[in-house]
Amino acid sequence: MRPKILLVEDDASLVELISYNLEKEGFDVIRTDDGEEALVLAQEDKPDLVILDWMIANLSGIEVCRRLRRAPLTANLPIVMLTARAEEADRIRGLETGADDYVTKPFSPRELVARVRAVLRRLRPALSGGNLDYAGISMDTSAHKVTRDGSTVSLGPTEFRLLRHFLEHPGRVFSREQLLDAVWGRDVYVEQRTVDVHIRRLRKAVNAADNGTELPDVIRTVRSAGYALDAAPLPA
Amino acid sequence: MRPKILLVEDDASLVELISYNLEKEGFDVIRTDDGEEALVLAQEDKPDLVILDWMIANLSGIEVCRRLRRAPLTANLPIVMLTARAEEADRIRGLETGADDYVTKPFSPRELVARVRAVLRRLRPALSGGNLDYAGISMDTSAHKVTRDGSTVSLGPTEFRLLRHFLEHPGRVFSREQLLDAVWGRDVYVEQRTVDVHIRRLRKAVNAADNGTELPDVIRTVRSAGYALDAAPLPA
DNA sequence: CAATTTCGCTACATTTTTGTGACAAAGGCC
DNA sequence: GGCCTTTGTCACAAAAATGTAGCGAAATTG
Repeated sequence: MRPKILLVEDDASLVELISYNLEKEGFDVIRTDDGEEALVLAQEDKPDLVILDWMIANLSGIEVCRRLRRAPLTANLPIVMLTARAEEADRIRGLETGADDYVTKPFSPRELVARVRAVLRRLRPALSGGNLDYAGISMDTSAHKVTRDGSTVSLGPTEFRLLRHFLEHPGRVFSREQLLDAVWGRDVYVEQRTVDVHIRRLRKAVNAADNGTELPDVIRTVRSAGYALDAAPLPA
Repeated sequence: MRPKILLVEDDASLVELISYNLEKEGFDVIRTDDGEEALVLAQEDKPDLVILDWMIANLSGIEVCRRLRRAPLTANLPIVMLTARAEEADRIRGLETGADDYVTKPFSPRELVARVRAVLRRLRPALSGGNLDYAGISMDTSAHKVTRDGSTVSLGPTEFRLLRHFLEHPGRVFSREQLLDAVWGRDVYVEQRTVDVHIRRLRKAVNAADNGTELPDVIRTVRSAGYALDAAPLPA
């Protein structure tokens, strides 16, 4: 699932630059240039991280930061501050308000992306690391490797993301639409039936053992609802 | 032996913050707030790395940097510059005077430590571990020598660093972006495809035995994700 | 059981991503 | 200065992945 980032910035060209690079790197970006709106979006859209410019309209960045920290829902939301002031005093004040990292303007897109990744890795390990195990399937996300009862499973990029999404929400049923949102991205337009094809490819890969034998299907089709990854298929 | 770091900084609270964090992370810290004294300490205490603030009393950081580079004993001493000016021009000037990396204020202690480690790893391989072994490859970091199942492997500088990075994180997949950051450095701007070319050069060198025979490829391409060094290639 | 919806599967054209050789610029060495 | 190594980039070839259409099977409905 693509991490979602709330970008609070009022310089249009910066918004453009940052969004472009973040999206290219696999993040979904929600934008606003208004402090009050940022607070609302942080509550409602549940982003995984907030990039916050120090100086924005309606509320200062630092105030937004404080309020985010006070609200229970967003108290632990990772925050990266964007600032033009490099002075030490600001750094301290910033830390006291609870930002998790800082990026000083001017910055390179790559640096920002790297910082965002670093903060997410530190605060949201589930998003970027570790192993996922379920239904005899084991996925090493950092090595990009998957095994099923020992035999290695080889997957294409999309199948990998699809399977990861299922492993992150074991047993749960997802509609094609939800899968498109989660695996393909919010603003990608593809046919819903495309999901079927990838489900088939995933099934094919996951249900085949190294020695060529067929394993029981772990993906359950829920007619007129979607698909789910199941631990134990019902005995017939 | 704990690496020794000379910290040249005149902001007392910063000295405190930095020293605390470096020592916590396994470094010994020598402090001074005076440029002239820094030169003396650099000669006499033989630190492994210098952290140098741009603006310090008695001599500017940039001048200290130049003089360190001129003295034979300290010509190759790794230097990390601390600066409040984030402008690109300053970065360039700093690099031209011979600093190996720079950190822009405000920075988080974690970031500084990470940079220090990165610079040491890049310039003082001996400090960060002796031999690395994985997947039949053996790297003597201090002698700068690599063997694959006995046969010697000859690598250019960049390929060496690339391989070392893989050996330090065996099995893990790195994106081109991550590799650029880790192997080339944070502030070097090269095309991402350049990584491909160096991967190819590395493959060529590592997969060729002394007698001219081809060995199995140890570098795994992970489509749309990056590359990894793998122990066990595909069983045919 | 017939009508209708939903799904599995295959084939295929397109797009994306990676491999590879060549080349010129930069830097080190003598 | 010449000579050699290393480096980054490009252009093109090769390979892999992707999205869609289409057809028939299976489930659902009534």
